[in-house]
Amino acid sequence: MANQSAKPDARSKLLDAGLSLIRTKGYSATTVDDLCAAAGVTKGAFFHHFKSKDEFGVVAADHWSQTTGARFAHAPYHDHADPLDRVLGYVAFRKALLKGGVPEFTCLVGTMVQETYETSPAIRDACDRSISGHAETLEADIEAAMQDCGLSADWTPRTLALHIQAVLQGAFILAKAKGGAAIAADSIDHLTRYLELLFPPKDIDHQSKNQTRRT
Amino acid sequence: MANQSAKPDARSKLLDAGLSLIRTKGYSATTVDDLCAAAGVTKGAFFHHFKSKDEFGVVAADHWSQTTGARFAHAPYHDHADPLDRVLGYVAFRKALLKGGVPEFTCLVGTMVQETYETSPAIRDACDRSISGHAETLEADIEAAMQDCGLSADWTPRTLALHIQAVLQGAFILAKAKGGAAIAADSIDHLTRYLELLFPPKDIDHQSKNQTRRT
DNA sequence: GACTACATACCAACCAGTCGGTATCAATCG
DNA sequence: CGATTGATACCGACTGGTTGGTATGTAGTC
Repeated sequence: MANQSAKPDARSKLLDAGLSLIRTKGYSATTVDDLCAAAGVTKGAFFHHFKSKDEFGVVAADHWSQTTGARFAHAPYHDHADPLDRVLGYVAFRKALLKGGVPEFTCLVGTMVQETYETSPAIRDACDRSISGHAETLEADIEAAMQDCGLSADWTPRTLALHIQAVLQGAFILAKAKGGAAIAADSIDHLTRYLELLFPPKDIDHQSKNQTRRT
Repeated sequence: MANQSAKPDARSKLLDAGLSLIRTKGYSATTVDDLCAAAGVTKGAFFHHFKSKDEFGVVAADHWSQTTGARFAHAPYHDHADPLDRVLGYVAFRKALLKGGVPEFTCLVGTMVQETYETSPAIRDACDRSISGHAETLEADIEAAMQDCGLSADWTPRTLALHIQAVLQGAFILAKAKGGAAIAADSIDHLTRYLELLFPPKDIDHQSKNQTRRT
């Protein structure tokens, strides 16, 4: 089932080609022939592994969740002792990922859900699982940071975690519109500033508004 | 040239149909036949007014800029005397627009640029014009609010105006993934909170340090 | 010999775009 | 005044290439 690194089979070649093609051209504009050509396989292979293009979209979204999930699970921001530093480290990590061409750092499921949310419930659900599942990995740290700061807020860790995802998705749209990552980095800076303002510095007991920035 | 309310011609019927269809199904999945059927005209009329589907996309983006621009130009948030209140009023206005079905409150150009940024530079530029032009309408108020608060920041009014657009675009993606506006409203609330934290109450000669929120 | 993993050939529907034609109106001219 | 011209707006049948999907074949493996 799981394919070892040695010989990539048609299925995983198609999925990897899909991640790249769909992020570049969108889901609808990516044809099955495009996918097969990019993967170096034939149409017979495609419909052997996926019973329709829509099912491929669902599997591609799940594949995206797995590959990106693994990347974030091993990222260094988890090493910080302080939960707030882990959250800020996550955002800094996302900013550091803004390298290369726009199709290389943008999000598959954010792109795909825009086109399919009304026409393909299965793909929409898969994209929701991907975004929401990823956001959930931040909730525990956000909650711990709230407790550390003694915050009793009228918002929940869940909405802040999803807000962080919203800023990232919106930053990707700006990057696409402007043809570069610079404006996305600016927007992520604003997000970092929000988090720093939201969680007042705790370590110094009641010292006034000293603006020491973490990293 | 400009068409009066009495008899909508094929061109404007096609553009209005495009705003609705593209927001629902995306640009690539919206066919010329779809547009003609929704507008109640024939293909001959379409290619009489637009020399290609891509040109239609460009004109549709410009049409979107005009119709939404008019709506915001006359919105009540401009009436506030305080520039920060105008900015916060803008964001509150955007939140209040989250009514009806998802295709009705989401953004045409944000959807379209995701699919076309690599394949159609003309459409991408039109979408950029729309987003950036709209963001510019906020810059003067942001700059005035910065001066009122005596802020000397390491960010510019332009990046904050675009960050606001990024949050809105990202909120739309979340709404599409989750099938409802609720999560988008939560994200806009976080944006409002950021603005309130960013601009400290300036009340020295107006009022005491009252924490009343400007709606 | 059954099963998996592909490849090849093919199809009906659909796609953007074309083309010849018609309806309407305003300006021009005898 | 009526006839002619020309420009604009629109119609709808048509086309050639493309689309997602299928039917059938085959090489390797248990």
